[in-house]
Amino acid sequence: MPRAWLAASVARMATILDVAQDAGVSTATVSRVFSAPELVLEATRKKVMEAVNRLGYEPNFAAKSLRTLRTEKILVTVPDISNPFFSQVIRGVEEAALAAGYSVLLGDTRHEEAREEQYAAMFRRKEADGLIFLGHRLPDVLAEMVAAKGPRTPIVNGCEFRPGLAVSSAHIDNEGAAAEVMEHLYGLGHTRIGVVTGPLASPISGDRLAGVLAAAQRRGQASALRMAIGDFSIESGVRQATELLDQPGPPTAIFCFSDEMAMGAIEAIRQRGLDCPRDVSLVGFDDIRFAQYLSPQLTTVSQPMEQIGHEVVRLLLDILADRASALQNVTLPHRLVVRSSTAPPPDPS
Amino acid sequence: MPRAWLAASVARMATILDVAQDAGVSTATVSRVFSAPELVLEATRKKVMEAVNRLGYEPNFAAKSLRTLRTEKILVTVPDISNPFFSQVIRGVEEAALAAGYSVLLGDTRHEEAREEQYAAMFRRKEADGLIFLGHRLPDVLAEMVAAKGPRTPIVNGCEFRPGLAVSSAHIDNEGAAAEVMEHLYGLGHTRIGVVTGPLASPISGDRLAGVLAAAQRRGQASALRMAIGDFSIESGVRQATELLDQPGPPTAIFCFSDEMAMGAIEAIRQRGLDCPRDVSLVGFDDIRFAQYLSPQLTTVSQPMEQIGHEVVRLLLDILADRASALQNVTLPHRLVVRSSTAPPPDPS
DNA sequence: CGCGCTCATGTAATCGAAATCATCGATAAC
DNA sequence: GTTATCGATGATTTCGATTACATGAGCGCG
Repeated sequence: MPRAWLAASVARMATILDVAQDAGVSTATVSRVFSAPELVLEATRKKVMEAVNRLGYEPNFAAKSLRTLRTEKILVTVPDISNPFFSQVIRGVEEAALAAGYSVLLGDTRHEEAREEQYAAMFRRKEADGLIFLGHRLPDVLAEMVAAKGPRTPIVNGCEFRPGLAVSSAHIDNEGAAAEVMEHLYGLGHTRIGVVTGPLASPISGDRLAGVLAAAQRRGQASALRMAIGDFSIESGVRQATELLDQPGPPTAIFCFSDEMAMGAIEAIRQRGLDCPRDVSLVGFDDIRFAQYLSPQLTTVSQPMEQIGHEVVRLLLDILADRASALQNVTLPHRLVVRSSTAPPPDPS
Repeated sequence: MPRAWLAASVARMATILDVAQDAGVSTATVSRVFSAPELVLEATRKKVMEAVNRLGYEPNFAAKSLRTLRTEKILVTVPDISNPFFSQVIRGVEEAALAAGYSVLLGDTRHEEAREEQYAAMFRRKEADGLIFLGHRLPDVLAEMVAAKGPRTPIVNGCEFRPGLAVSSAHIDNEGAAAEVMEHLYGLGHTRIGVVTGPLASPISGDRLAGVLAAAQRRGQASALRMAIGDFSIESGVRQATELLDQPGPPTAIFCFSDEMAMGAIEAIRQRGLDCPRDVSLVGFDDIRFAQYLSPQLTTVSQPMEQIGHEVVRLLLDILADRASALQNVTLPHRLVVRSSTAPPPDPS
């Protein structure tokens, strides 16, 4: 027996035909045992299952997929998988997908358009039944697809809601949450407040900024705001917070649009020899798992990350199952979690 | 024109036959344009590409996969995607995979065997060409597969090396690293050292524990060790560190087998009204991105997480390309990063 | 001038399962 | 008692690409 053949025979998986012959039925019956067992006699079903176990048969996925035009996969693209916020959302996605019999194809776009395009092509090639994108950009080819097929296109967004993109989405009320943060700070007596935003291209930043401005205007404090533009990373938090602190008449409170930037801000405050919250109050955003273990424990806006993941999968499944005729933009509840990084400003300055 | 038909016609993607007819060639030629362009005349290639663009053709993935028996996908299972250590490794995996034309199927097993089995079945169903598992368990069906096919089985492990599992792997020298940590602490003058391990079922814990014990014995301090078994989570860090601190003759230094548990230990130390590092020194493991931004900045063992991801993909690609006849267990370099969470013990007790 | 060779391309089998349609025995309806 | 009906199963086509093999034109060389 030639070696190659031996190797091949070891590697070769039993096919539906093998099972059919072993069980003395047709391939159609074997297929039915899996996809519509109620159509087949109990005795036959048992006979088939015995053959299946005997041969260790597993249906070949590609063949099934070719015939049904379904992959049972969801492609999830995310700007940065190593960001705990996103990895938590993905956890929710993965869980909901698995429960519905889908598996997750992960795409880390690293904020790069080229990678986004790559994954868009994958989706067009039908390597996944649906696409969930957690970033804010939708590649052109997909935008065209959405324009052509309308709300039944199996593409949904998580976290970033932009009205222009005609896709369903799940997210929190970013504007409202940001306004609450400002109210909290104003309530403590702060007036000189610094804000470290994310990239302004992202609706998440835009919405939160709108909330900040609205709250400031209501208080007549808009002119006392200080802005700095970060990119959600720890390092940018250090950088932008330092810049704010070094201005004349520095802020007594800093609001960062992510917990990671807030971690950076803690470091910046420390480097300047200041104390948080005594000299400078600090608020983050997201409530990642680590926020409550920082020193000081971080006041932040809690987002229901896993729930966003679940919801976004639900929206997608609705589209795939041909329920859901109109767009749905689901707003999930957030919560301002006050911990020990916020306090009244040092003294009436 | 019935609506259903209209919808279908919109959704229908061009097939290779459509392209062939549009370009006036055979399907074989179209296929060659993609998979072996050097075999086709430049003029023909252009003609075909025009048709491709005109029709917006993308090769159907399932059909290709059925014929070639390859999926160009790598299944990666991970015990907990929201753990920054793993998400960083995955980042490396994703990057290396994408560069090699593979995409990543993500499986978050949540430390549950049932989910591991589910993903094992996926792999057997040939939904991926290879499997990378970052946990320490390999489901039985896959162990059998490894036993049958030997080192050419496209399964590799990341982080957890267990000699019994006959699969290639990439990891650091956990034993050596743990010994270095102990040397560092002994060098500072500590003798009463507490250790918070991970689950003992994991080789990672076993190896590190071996390093701890070896170093302690060399110093003749084995009997002064205090052990507590955690599960790598923040919460278990709080719990186990608290337990250690509450013992009579509490440790002056605690070594946690993960940075997350060290974060928990910081909290425990704080709750007991102690100061780190003045009263208790603390060492973590992994050097996740946040370690250097904690207060105090965490002394820890830096693991090359993305590099582990790259390496593990390389090992897998070697197997898939039929290079690699023997098992490879790659040890990557680690580094003890001394920051401000370690200091000499309070006073000669 | 014809043989063989190369190069470009076409023809058709193939991958493995799903789904449509056909079959056939048994049962119910009239 | 004949005919719809139904339930279980088999035969066959189909999904869309890849690829081994076939074909045929063009060319060099003796």
